[in-house]
Amino acid sequence: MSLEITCTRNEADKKQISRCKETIENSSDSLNAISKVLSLAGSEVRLKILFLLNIENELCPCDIADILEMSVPAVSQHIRKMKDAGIITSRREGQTLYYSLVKSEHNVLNGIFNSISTKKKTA
Amino acid sequence: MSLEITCTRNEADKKQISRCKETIENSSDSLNAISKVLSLAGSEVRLKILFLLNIENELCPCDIADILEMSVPAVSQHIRKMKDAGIITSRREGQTLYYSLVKSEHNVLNGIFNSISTKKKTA
DNA sequence: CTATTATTTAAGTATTTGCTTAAATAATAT
DNA sequence: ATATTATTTAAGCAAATACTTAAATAATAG
Repeated sequence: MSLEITCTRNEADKKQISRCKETIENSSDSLNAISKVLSLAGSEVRLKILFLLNIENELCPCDIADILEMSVPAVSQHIRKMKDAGIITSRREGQTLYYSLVKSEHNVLNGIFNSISTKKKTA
Repeated sequence: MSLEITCTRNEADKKQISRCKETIENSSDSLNAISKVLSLAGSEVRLKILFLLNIENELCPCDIADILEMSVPAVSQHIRKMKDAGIITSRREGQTLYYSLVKSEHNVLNGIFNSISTKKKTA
């Protein structure tokens, strides 16, 4: 952990560096929270789950496993991470648990869903 | 890899499952590309770098290391990943390499930057 | 109660990730 | 040429991740 001065070039703009440090500091909570959400959505499997929940409103782990052609425990473990992070929630109906997105206006996920494009059918 | 039928409940909606599979298939390229960008932005360090580049236009690895108080090689390795993915680019000026964002209208990063909020100074 | 179904949890493991330190490039200055 | 500076690259390693299979919960049905 060497925190000596690393950059000693003449062009180094001390004011810019202080300003940037302050900017990062001021947005620190937001950066931390958003990076957590992005790291969840940054898994292709989880992005697919979130994308599906956005379209279908709610789905059970069992259906998701069928759709994504993967094992139920694998799906369940992805779901748990997203539930722990508070971006999805569940509703029980008998033995079945239905998961859905926790909606929020200022949610970074909304922008992500908007940028997912559908390929036109080529057949 | 057991791909037998996992969900046998009565309520299972076969049509919904087929429709979802098709949706995923149609957006497959987009989901893959976006999850790659999100997995890069999903690291707090890299999100900070991207956030800084968005504000400052361009920065060198050395400055970034100073701002984020981490080693130059660590920063350089994060930068390489983002450069390999095509979300940042570089310009050389003497010994110094300046990195900047590769801008694009339909970029998922734009939405992310907009959702990063600045905390008001409390002092 | 026992059996079945939906789901979660736990344990094990292979892969990936993110740093570290040291060495290699690249550009400039002397 | 040698020295200095900016940066990258490589090797090593600890921690995190994402599956697997098996076992544990939870709810319903008989």
